[in-house]
Amino acid sequence: MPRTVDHAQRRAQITDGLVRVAAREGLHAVTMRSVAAASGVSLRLVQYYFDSKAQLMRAALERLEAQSHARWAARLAALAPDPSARAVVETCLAEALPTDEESRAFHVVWTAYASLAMTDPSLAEQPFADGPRRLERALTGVLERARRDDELMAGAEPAHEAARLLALGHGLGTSVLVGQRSAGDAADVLRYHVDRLFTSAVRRGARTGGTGTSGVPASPP
Amino acid sequence: MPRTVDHAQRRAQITDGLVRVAAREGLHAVTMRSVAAASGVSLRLVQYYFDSKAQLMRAALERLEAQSHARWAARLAALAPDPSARAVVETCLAEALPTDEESRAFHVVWTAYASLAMTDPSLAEQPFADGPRRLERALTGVLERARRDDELMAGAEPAHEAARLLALGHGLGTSVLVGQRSAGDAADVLRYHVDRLFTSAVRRGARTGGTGTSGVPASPP
DNA sequence: TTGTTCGTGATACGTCTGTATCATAACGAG
DNA sequence: CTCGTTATGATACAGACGTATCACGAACAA
Repeated sequence: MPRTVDHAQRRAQITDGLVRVAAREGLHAVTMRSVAAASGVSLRLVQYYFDSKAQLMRAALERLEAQSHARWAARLAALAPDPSARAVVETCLAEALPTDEESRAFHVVWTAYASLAMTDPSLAEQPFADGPRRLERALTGVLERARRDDELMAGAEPAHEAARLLALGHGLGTSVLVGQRSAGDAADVLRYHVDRLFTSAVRRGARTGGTGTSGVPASPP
Repeated sequence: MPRTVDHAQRRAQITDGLVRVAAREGLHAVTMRSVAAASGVSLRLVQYYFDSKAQLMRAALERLEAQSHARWAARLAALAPDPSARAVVETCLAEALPTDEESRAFHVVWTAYASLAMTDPSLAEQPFADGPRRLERALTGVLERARRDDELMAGAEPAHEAARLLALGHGLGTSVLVGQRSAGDAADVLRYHVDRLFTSAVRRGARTGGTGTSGVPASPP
């Protein structure tokens, strides 16, 4: 074989260019040429690594999902061993808010893809329906254990609470993206919500019981 | 003047065509030609009533907003005179969920516009930031009066609760749009939330006190 | 009736898009 | 060294897009 270049890296370089274009000018400004320019390669190269624009778009979405999952897993891993349910919940929701510019870029592009998926079922039923469903199930598990440990407010139902948390996180994130409120204000509302979900006892550093497994899947979809 | 046609009606006919196209194939499929075909007129007519595509897009967004406000006002007007705060809140949130096909179409297109607005500030800061802000203020007013009447759970802060309600409504609506959950499930979560916001007394048909004004603005933005 | 303006149609133009084609440089196997 | 596969560049092509232009019918004012 002749000189070999790391294909995966090249593909990542190009999809990252796509994300930059989409974050700055919107997903409608993503063309084979604009992506090539943004990633510093020629149009031909984009064609070489992605047979069609549809493939390129799908690859970029998959990369976004993988990156998001990586950030999320890293935050969970940075937690103290055997973390409290409240810590896990807050960690899961911390990624939902666009706090810095990089996070904002991610959410802008992700939202644009979600909007696309609403009229194009072929494009990613998995990331937008399956992904959140799995996350919601995982959160439900965490909350069920929290309830057994008496960390939850009376009358809280884990499944409904998980749905509420995720929907609230998404809704607040969107409100920040459109400029309705600041990320700080959104974080306040989120804290207000979590304060009313858990018993007001001081945050304990570790749970008192449990199976040892965190209940949150560690591998990407 | 020669034979006169109702310009406003023609413009409405065309923007409605745009919304149909956008709801079925996405906002990226909206072209001067596709809109013309969907509204049963010639390309030239679309150009005649809208000088540019940007104007057409803005007009369609304004019509969407006006229609949404009309539906919302109609629901409020259909309520019993001097309605309970809970009834007002539930009415405001009922529109947030895409329950039927028409509502789904509206939300799909609205979301696509919101996604556009994130990278194109010129397009509508008002509908996406100002509008929700005003709605949130109005809801806050309703909740403040409800608190005075002891209809709210202990410790509820009207401003935070209003933000929570709106964010939750939007988040749940989006989860329905992407197929993550059914509209019925979303309504269950919403009811779960409202049940925990108001005191669990049976819903009263009318408030006991108040100024007489509903606290909700009656005219469009 | 005549004329001027509004409303409508058909069609053309330049640009940008996704994709395809031709050509060639780099590099390892034989 | 030579050859064939891999990687990259320059350019071409057909279609769709937004917009502009030319042309004609329809209706009221004079």
